[in-house]
Amino acid sequence: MSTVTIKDIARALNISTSTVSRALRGSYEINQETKELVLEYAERLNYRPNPIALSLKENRSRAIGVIVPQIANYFFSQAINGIEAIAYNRGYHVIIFQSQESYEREAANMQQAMDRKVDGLLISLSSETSDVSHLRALQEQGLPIVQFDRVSHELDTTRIVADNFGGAFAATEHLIKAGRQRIAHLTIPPWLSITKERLAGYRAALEQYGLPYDEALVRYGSFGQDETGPMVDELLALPTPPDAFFTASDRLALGCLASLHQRHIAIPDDVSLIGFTNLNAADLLNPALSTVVQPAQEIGQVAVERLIELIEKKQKAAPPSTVKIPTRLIVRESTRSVVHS
Amino acid sequence: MSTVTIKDIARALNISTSTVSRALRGSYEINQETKELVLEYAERLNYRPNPIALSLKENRSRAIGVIVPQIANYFFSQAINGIEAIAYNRGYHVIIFQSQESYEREAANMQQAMDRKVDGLLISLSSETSDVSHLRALQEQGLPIVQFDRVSHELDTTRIVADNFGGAFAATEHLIKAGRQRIAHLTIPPWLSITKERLAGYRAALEQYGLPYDEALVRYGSFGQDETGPMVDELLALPTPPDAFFTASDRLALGCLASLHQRHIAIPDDVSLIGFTNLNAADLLNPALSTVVQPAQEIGQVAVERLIELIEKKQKAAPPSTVKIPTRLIVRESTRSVVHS
DNA sequence: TTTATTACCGCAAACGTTGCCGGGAACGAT
DNA sequence: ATCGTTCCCGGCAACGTTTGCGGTAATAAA
Repeated sequence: MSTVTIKDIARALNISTSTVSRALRGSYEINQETKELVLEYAERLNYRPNPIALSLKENRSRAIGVIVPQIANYFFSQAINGIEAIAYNRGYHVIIFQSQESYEREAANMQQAMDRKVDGLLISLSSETSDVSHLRALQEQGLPIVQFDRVSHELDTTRIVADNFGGAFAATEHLIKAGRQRIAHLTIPPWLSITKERLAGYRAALEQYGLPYDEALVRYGSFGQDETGPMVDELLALPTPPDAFFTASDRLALGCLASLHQRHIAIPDDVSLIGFTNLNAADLLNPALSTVVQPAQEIGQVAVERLIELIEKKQKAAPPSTVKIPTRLIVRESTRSVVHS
Repeated sequence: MSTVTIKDIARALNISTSTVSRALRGSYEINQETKELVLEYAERLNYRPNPIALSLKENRSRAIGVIVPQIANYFFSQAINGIEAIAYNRGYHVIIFQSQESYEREAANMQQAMDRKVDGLLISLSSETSDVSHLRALQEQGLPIVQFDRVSHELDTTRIVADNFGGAFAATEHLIKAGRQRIAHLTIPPWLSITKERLAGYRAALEQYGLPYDEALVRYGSFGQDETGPMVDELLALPTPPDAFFTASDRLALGCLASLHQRHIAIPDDVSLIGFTNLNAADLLNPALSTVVQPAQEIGQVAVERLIELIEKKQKAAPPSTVKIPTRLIVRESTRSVVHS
């Protein structure tokens, strides 16, 4: 009802809509007096330009779409905070989509985003996504895209990721230095970029310290229900069971911790545990959990900065590149070194 | 570029846009053959109606706005999941706004939501918000609004909340039955509805069991940085310090736990601790944390259902009412009863 | 054969905004 | 007196879609 339009102002002031429009954006070809008249009246009626009309006309929305697997995840919600902070400063609105780790929903989200005419897209792939042709299609249509965290290398975009290799290397090295020899790696679907990088870091550390790489110690989970129980059981049933667990996600770390508790395995006495997580309560767990933390907020910030750069200098923006943000190793009780008697 | 419009179809098929429009929505006054022709062609070109044009024309968006203090919070992100699940089924898009616990940002969010012509608003108030006149203004302009979780009783809308009184009563009662006598209550800003209700539940339980209510045992925090340290110190310095802590939020529970750890206070031996939280790792904390859990997802679902009802049956919808969703008490190690020698 | 009915379809306006084009008034220069 | 400028403003189209109204042709009823 009460939304006041440019027409209302024009009618009330007995001038044309074009004049009002120009006055509002301070065009030089409008009389100073008229401008002030319009500005004042618009202010008084609390006029707000209709962004929908604008979008329709200009075929853009001053909004960027963010597609993440889920927001009920500390990493992603932190990343979104980083994104929003920057985006709002630069005059962009942020529209959040959750793929819920489903390829189908992800594709639908992208369609939605396109329908809503987002000016650019920030995406972290769902765990189901291995085919990125739909993304490539959008990109070829000229939509600026930046990938972050879970990225695909089959898509030539700017990518912002944590230093997964370095983080995994540091975690593994830390375990080795604490005297562990059989380090299990519980990780996420193998086709994800972050999985490969973390696995590579893990292997590199083993190699550097002369430990063998044993495929039997590496287990891949999904993001679905808790599957850590069986995984832990299998690992413990090995001829020479692991003396340390290095997990690649929040959920796996918590699941692993719970499973070990249930089986009355003492941490860090029997086995050591370290996660690649963004849990904000890691130091309050039982035992306090050593982790490799990723600077989620910073990743979001850098990603959106690059995206906006892409949107605004469309033609001559910096070429796609991959930015690695350093991770940080935090050592806590769960990886305390134990004197073997 | 490639977005295909109704005009393109019309031109290609040599018919008018009106015919295409009507064919697409299956109007009875279009020849069956023509319909099929249009449908098939539209399908082939992957035609998608432009929601922006629709919004402009119909002055609505088939979107509902959700304003929450922050999404980096398990309760709210779960609630949003509940909201989205229902909303999408009913053909509504969800736009998420974060007030970041700031009154100003909340107001800006509301303005944004209005500008974007949301069909309805779901809101959980920021902790800074005590004046709701801006919300009332929107409501009086005919915007359907449903409040959830942190609600104001100065605004006559449907409200969906957890049974805060019951939950707090149960938690307090549980502590008392476990032998605690001096129960401190660390809570959030006093003007929030949930604060009052929880405090009331706490008092009611004390009263029922004949324990005195001591104001010195009740401390109010904000949602800002961790202030639990000083609060805990003050409480412990009391002539007769508390033997139990009942906290009203995730953050307070964790902060309290950390503070107690730092001060080498044993839980539950020295003091007992129970939270009103939605932490998904509560059972993995040290010690496992007893909590009153709120069914966040269900709250979101019920809220959005009511909102959609309001949107669609605008005139004769059910009158505003307050719906209480039951909470659940989960007893864990942190409130184990200790035999006093 | 005329009239009424039916089945189909196109025109144009509208939603709010911007930008191109054009045009009138006032003024200075020739 | 004519021309060129400058300053200010309005008309109109367009973005994609829906919808009321009108219109044509064919068919059925009289």
